[in-house]
Amino acid sequence: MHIKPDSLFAALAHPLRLRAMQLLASEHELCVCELTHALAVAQPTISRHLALLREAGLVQDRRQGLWIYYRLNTQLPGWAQDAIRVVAAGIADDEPYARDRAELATMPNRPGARCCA
Amino acid sequence: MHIKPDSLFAALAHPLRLRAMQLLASEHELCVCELTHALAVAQPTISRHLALLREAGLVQDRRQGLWIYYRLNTQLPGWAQDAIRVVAAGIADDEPYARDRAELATMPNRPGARCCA
DNA sequence: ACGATATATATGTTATATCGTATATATTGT
DNA sequence: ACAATATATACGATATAACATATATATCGT
Repeated sequence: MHIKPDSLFAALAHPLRLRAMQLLASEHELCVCELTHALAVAQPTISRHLALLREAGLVQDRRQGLWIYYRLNTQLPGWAQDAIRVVAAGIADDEPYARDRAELATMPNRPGARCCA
Repeated sequence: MHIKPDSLFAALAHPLRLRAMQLLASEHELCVCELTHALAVAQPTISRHLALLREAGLVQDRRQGLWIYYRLNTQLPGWAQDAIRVVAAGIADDEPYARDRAELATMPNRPGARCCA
């Protein structure tokens, strides 16, 4: 898995994409509707940004029934994963990232794939 | 020193700016003419990108006579410095970053401020 | 086959970033 | 004060990214 560093940074440079990455870093796997709820954006908006993250190689997706689950791409080079983790840990308690996690926790009827991951 | 993470990433998202940051991570202090030589770009080009890095808070500058020296901003939050270092170490031997360091080493008449830093 | 749900993509528009070139500013030596 | 050097900024043109909205695709249950 090869990724150009400036492409990695470009993918992380958008506020909404960074918020999505922070949620994925804390939750390991989320479907689009969960991200839509937690980030309070229109579905096509998050879908387009997730597609960009996928094409940049930052996330992987898998379909399960109607839902498509996204997670951080485990095949990224070590330095890229380390950078993402370092930043995630460093800003986790800042806004809006902490609030996004709280919003996610309030979501009713989350599709539960977490039990068998 | 506060910096928005997405602003940090936006600053690093440009190939030329990332190359400049890599050089600064390896050399600690460089003047504009050294960066111009090592990166083989026009002077206004690198100057404009350095201004952007400065305004984003990633680098500091100081004037010494005719020369203006740039270095990584030591007042960045820890997670930001860590992320920069992690990436720098991870890609240091890749191209074009390794070649940029080699080009810098070939530059004649480098203004020597390094002796008293 | 049909309707419902979840997600993805296409389209037209607008804002932002970048570029090449020209010019301005600052400092030093004479 | 003037010339020379190093660096910064301004300007106009072009490319790229983002947005809102509309529409398409995929899967499941009946």
